[in-house]
Amino acid sequence: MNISQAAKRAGVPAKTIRYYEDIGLITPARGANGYRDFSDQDLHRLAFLARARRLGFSIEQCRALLELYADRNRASAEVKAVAQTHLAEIDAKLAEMQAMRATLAALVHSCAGDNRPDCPILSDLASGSQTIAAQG
Amino acid sequence: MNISQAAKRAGVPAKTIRYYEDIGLITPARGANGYRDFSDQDLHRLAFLARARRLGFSIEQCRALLELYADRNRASAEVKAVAQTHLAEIDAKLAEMQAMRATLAALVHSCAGDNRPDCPILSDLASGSQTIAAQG
DNA sequence: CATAAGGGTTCCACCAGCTGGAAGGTCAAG
DNA sequence: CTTGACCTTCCAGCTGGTGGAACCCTTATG
Repeated sequence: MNISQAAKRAGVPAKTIRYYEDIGLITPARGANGYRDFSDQDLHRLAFLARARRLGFSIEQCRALLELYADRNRASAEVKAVAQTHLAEIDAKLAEMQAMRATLAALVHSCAGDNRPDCPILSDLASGSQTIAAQG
Repeated sequence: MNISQAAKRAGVPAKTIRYYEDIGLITPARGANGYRDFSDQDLHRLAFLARARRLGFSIEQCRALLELYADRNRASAEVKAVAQTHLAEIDAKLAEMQAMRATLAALVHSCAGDNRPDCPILSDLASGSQTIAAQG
């Protein structure tokens, strides 16, 4: 199967597939003409990758997961550890973004948004919450 | 004031300050020896940038905000528009990450995490929710 | 048989937003 | 005069691709 077919089936752009091969996540066979020839197994790995990426796993985490997937003797604890690490990363980022959101929403709310120049958003950014002077 | 002092006061690494100058966000004066010489105004801009970045504004949004900040005749509506755009971006990302989190948490929950190989996480990634076969 | 469309291939550059490091100039202290 | 801590510039690399150029291969059509 050619790359564009594989791309369609796995729901991944052809460019991305080439990139994945480049970094060693997949190794499709090559035809006599040099074209990549994707097997069902290749497709399977691609789909696995696509789903893992959609869940936000990093490329290196995907690599680890693929290795565990291929290892019939893995302990599920190893897989769970990877997933839990990622979950913790997501939670940390969520907390950070929710804090951002809260501040930002308050600022947006406080701004009249008319054609006068007074703007609490700019005021906050300019002197926001912390003093810059007299620290050193 | 030298760059390391400015960095300390504004809470931004010196490298980042050089980068900000490189992309035209700040233009500190130079001493006879070629060293950057930061004025209070430069510090002010740096602190503004630091806070805006901490709120997740992109560099280009920061540039826009700095311009509005410098324009005594701006309409607060313009500022609010930038902030609202950013708020919408954050909300979109939050929704995406919360969806990820829900799926991931369910997977983690369903995995025994012992030394047996059976793992619902891998099963899900391998065949997860969508079929890869017979689409094209 | 020529040619044009629509595949495929490689490689190089670019995006955000820095960060690390090398190579070298400057400055203050002992 | 040397040491060490600054400063400077520039180049490379990080993540996870994406766009584009230049070129090869295949297939259909006149």
